[in-house]
Amino acid sequence: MSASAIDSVVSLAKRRGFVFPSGEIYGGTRSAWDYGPLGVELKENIKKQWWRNMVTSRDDIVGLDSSVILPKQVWVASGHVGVFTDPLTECLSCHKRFRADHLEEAFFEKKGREPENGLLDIACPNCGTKGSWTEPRDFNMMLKTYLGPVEEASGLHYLRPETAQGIFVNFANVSTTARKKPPFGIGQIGKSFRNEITPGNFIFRTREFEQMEMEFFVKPGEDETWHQYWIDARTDWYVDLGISRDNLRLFEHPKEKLSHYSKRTVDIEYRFGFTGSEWGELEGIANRTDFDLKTHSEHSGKDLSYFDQETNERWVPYVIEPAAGLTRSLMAFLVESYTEDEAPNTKGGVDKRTVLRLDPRLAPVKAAVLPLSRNADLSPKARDLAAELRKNWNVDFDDAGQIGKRYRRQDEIGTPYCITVDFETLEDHAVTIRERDSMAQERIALDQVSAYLATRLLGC
RNA sequence: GCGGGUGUAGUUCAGUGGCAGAACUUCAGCUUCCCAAGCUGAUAGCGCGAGUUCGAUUCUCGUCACCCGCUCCA
Repeated sequence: MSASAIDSVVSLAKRRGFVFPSGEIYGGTRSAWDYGPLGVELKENIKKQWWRNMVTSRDDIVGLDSSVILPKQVWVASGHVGVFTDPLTECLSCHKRFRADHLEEAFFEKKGREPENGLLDIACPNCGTKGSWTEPRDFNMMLKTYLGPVEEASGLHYLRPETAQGIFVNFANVSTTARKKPPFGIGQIGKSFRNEITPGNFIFRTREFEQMEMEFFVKPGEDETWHQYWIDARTDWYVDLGISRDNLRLFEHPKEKLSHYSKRTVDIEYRFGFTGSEWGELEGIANRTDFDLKTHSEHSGKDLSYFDQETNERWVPYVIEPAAGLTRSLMAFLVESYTEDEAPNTKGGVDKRTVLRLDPRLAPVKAAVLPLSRNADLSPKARDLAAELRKNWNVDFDDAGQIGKRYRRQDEIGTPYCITVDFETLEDHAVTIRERDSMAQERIALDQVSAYLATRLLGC
């Protein structure tokens, strides 16, 4: 997997309508991307698979859709207002950036006294230039907005930097109404916002992004077992949907770098093939301990502990959190499935064939109906078939250009099946179904097409 | 945000201080057409703004976006 593989995928994404730069006709907005007709299908399919796997197929997990905007107090309690706000300063000489408070702490530890003139007394740890700093500026990772008719402090709200807090503040609501007790989980898919200093790598890091998160509440002491369970389960999910195990690896966060809420975090990384480090995080699986429920109990005054009827004990559940980046996995599925084959053509030569070998469950288009010619009333027949199949699946119809070209168009977007209506169809009432990866063809009776696809598109 | 690089059609690339070119794509038509690159035709571009100039896609400045680094993490 080279950097050019990503380039090819980016180019394909633009050319075929998966992803566009946001607001492109006005020059675009940094790090914002729009999902086109095929992109939105792929994205929805990933969500659907996640939701099935994590929520509806399990009796110990329920779903939630909480608000993007939450009261400021939530973010004070969660620690995000404090932890996500950094006073940053920049060395005017070498342009390295540092946290002003860290510089002052380091000075104190070294000299045993406060710097009298603040930053003026401090030399740049990188280049040694003394007192050459920009004015420290507060940099908060959270996006602010003001609710109400007037922009005033009382209307200050933050857009969520993670969907998790919406789950924690609803913990009591959900567990009583859904009548769930630990171990159980709450899953949620939704947008989050972070004012990243450096977004980039296509859709890998963006300021507006979509998460698929699940908070799994367990009895303290059982947390480590469940943590391992979810690390394995989540890895298997990617493999099941077509990611090669060789392109996945686990990354254990060093203890000293853990988030303020975490006891242990393990990332699932994918070999994207970025220049520099070729691995990138898809999902983080954190043991958040009882930090969140405790802090929300303290700040809100509402008891969020659980009373265990069996043992007559009251405890605050520990939380295991698999938090996945939806658009990151979308990019991973694209990179993983992108292949260039060589295929013989009718002229006796060899052509390049671009194929997205997406799992059918993820493919934006499940089948394409292609009349061999526009003549001879093939198109009406084909349109009827397409209309019938659309009751169950997203089906494309294409009668423009030569048949081989249309196959290639579908290969390029990962359509698993092409159904060709030809001149014989008018007599034998059968069509040719051509499979994407093998290019094998089968003759199937018209009234059997739906059943044929149904057995092959299970779970789509 | 800072430093470096880049910016010409949907894509990949030419080119010029004086009317902007190609290939592929897309669209329409032709071709009983089962694995693209046959035929005819059409659509479509100098990222944006200002300056210099008789005239700027070209030179200068600014700005925006993308890529690489610092960073961060889903």
